Amino acid sequence: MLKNGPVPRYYQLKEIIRQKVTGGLWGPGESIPSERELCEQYGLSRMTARQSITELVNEGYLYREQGKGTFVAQPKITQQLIQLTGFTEDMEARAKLPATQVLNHAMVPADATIAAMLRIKTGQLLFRVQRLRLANGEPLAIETSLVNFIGCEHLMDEDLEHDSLYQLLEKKYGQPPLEADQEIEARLASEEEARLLKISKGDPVLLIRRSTYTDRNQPLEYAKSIYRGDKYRFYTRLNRK
Amino acid sequence: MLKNGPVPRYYQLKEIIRQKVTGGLWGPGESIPSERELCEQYGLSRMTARQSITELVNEGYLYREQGKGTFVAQPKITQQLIQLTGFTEDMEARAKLPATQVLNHAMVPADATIAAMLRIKTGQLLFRVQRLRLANGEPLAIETSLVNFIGCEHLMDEDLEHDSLYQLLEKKYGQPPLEADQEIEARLASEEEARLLKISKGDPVLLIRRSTYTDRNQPLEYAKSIYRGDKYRFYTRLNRK
DNA sequence: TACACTAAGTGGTATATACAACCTGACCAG
DNA sequence: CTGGTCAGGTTGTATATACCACTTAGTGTA
Repeated sequence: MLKNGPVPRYYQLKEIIRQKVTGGLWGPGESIPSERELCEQYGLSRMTARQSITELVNEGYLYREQGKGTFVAQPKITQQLIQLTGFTEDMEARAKLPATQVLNHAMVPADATIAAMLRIKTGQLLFRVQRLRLANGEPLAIETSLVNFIGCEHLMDEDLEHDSLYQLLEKKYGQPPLEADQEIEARLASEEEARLLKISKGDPVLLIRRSTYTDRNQPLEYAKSIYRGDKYRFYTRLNRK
Repeated sequence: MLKNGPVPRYYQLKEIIRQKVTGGLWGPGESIPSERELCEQYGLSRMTARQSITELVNEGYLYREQGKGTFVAQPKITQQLIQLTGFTEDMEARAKLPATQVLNHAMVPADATIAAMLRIKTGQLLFRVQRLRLANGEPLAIETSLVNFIGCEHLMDEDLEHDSLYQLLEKKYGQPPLEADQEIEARLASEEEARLLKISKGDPVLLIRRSTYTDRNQPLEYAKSIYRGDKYRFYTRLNRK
């Protein structure tokens, strides 16, 4: 049944349930086995099973009704799209083929605004990369990332046309992006933005500013992106209370 | 200390901690008392204290570091603004004075698209209201809400210029909006939108489509809003995994 | 028929306990 | 001075148990 090992038991059960839901074995609106049934079935205590379910409820896969049971939520478009991802993963979730052109990259000193965002001193050297992002061969976004961590200068040697920045940060540099705050605005494309995105000056674009944090609540990246308004939608989920 | 009563003890502790954090008594980066200290201090078990803390971590007020402790997160602009709120509450969180003009309201049959969104049959009667939303006296958004629940026709008699739709749904009709999915796009203002928002045709606007769900994962409202691009920013928080 | 009650099942809250994984600082041996 | 060990703190995982609040279906009574 469930293995003892490095993977916690509540996490194993969580993934089992998630698969039954996403795989369609348990359809929307159906009730899943009660917490007590799951305990018995997988041989764990109720509090452990509850932890699995609670996290899936928070992620929007399930919902509970006191006195009645736990049910599979209607699948939402947003399920995969509201997670913190880099462009590459975002496009994959949208079933588009991502590509990248690096416009420029450099180590640059932080100005006052950026320094405040990343909680560092003005003038500290950051890694900056500007990239044109394409989906299915079409330009979709211009992304400017500023990255700060001890050793970030090694990013200068990376091939950011073919490797995902977020993957590199997580796997190679031990700086996994875990959380982000975003601001989203509507703007009109400037002349240069229009040229790069192959649209007309004055066409609508989404301006997205993102502050990314790593596990210790440490600012890791500040990114400013311009997305084509006609080709990109941003998805989000909100909770009350 | 903590009272027995209708309010759960974990929730009482949660609010106590939240207040110490938002009130500045525990500053950003500082560690809060350890879970065991909190247990002793407030006379409850560790699992209960953990529940309080876990929820505050999920809401972005705290973060944990295994082996070290639990810490106060840097305050985020988004803290109040990423919750599901109606326009009224949203403006209050932004320290602006909200006002409303009802443009029209009616009971209308659902077309196929809306019916699918609200998971009802085509042709079923819905309450629709179009409102012009103002902040500090300036037009900020045009909002079209479609509401469906048993008895929604009574909304025709409400004063939606002065009462919050979400407050009414929650307090008077027992239909609290608990969750929402949103899509956000950049657009150009049409002639009529420009006229209502007192901007020029072709100015940038945010188009926000929102599906609101009540506790039982039941679709309650579908809303389409046009926000002035120069006066409104949308905030969100993303988590990885 | 209509209504009240009951019993069983569900998730919600709460306690007490134990050990693992991880971090830090103090101490000690080389 | 360097490096290793150890003790004691922290959060992370897990169990077993109990009772509460709520829903439903069935039962019984008026």
